Amino acid sequence: MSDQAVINKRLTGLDEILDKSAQLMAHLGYHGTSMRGLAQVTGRSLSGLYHYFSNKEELLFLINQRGFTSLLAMSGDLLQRDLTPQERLSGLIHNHVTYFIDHLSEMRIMTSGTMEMNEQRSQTLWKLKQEYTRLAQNIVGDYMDSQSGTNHSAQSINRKTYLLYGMMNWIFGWYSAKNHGTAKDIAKDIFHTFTKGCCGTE
Amino acid sequence: MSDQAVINKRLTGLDEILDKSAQLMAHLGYHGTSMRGLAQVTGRSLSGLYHYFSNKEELLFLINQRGFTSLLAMSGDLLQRDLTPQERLSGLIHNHVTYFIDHLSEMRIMTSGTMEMNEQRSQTLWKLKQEYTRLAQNIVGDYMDSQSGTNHSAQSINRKTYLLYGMMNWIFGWYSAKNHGTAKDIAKDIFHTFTKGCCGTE
DNA sequence: AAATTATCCGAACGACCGTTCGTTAATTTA
DNA sequence: TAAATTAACGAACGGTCGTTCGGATAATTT
Repeated sequence: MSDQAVINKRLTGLDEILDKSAQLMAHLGYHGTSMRGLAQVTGRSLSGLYHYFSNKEELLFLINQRGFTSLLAMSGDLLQRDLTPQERLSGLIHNHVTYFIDHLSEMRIMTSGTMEMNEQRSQTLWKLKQEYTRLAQNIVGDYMDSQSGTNHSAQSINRKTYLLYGMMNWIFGWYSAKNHGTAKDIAKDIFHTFTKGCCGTE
Repeated sequence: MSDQAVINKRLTGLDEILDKSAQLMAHLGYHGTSMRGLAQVTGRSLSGLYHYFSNKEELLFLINQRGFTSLLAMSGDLLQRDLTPQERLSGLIHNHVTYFIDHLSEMRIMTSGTMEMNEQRSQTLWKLKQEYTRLAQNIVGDYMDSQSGTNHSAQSINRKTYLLYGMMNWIFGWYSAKNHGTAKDIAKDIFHTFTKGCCGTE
């Protein structure tokens, strides 16, 4: 693939379909999006779509799988690298927020709850989500323990991790690039609020 | 209505329909929920439903309107009452989280983003949401100013308010009464995290 | 007891749904 | 170039969708 194609995000084949489908589905919801609508926005015929996936449910699965895999690829090595707990937490938040803002539609679908699905598919996604959650819980737990010297309970760490998830994943409810700055700005704000509170000092 | 009816939540008519519809819609999504499914879960015939609302879209509107009106009724007087900024913030969080956990299905629908709707209806909901958001922004802003002595920018206050929203509204993604305690516990945790950070001291 | 109103229903309508089928065009491989 | 594989298509299928309509039953008022 040429560099030009990469730069312009002129994706082809399945990747292009997943991207454009995610945009429409983020707007209309999974059930509200018809195969005919997907055919239109992808510039293909209705039946032509079925060359790339076997049915609508698999399309939803592929969007989710691609997204969670990418998220994990960004942050999966944070625990291995030689970083302080604070740098790890900051890195996790930065990676997540950056990916979120660069893939708003996709993330909207990924965070819109569990959809009824083929057993094997939902298990695959469940494992990906769990792997990512465990990573976050480890990073949050290490940070909290390193800050206070004592060990926090698993339940406490999990709850705090969910609160962090909330701050990050609620972005789609309000974010607009024009009014709220770059991903880096948001990530800084979330890191600061999560570690020091809404008006904590540096 | 008898006390017994109130205690048992044995609602009748429209209220019962809105409750049971919200439960099904929270599970399947708006478009994924059929009028026939709603008829079944409400114990009515398909055509009998149309006695209570004129179409499916109005049902969605009524669920949202009832929810946001209730939310506002809980916290609308926090600014008038003689409270400290801290008590106001704590009260807002407690009210929101309590209502959220007591009406998980309804809140799931209310927070699932803007749905295409009749102009007047969407404007009515938009005003309710804005009124509630403004209340939260005022409470958060007053608290922040009172803590640091200085005045924070509107943009900074708004961003922090959205982060607080995120922590509260993400509850449906993980909360279960068995594992995560009462609404009061969650509210305390959110208040503490938002004001002091994830391992801030009292 | 009659009249009026509020609830509720079965049956049907046209529109749209996801999916399949047989076939053709384009591209790659031999 | 010929064969094989990939990509794309129009047309059609059975089913489900939201909604409507005329009429039945129950509740309330007169």
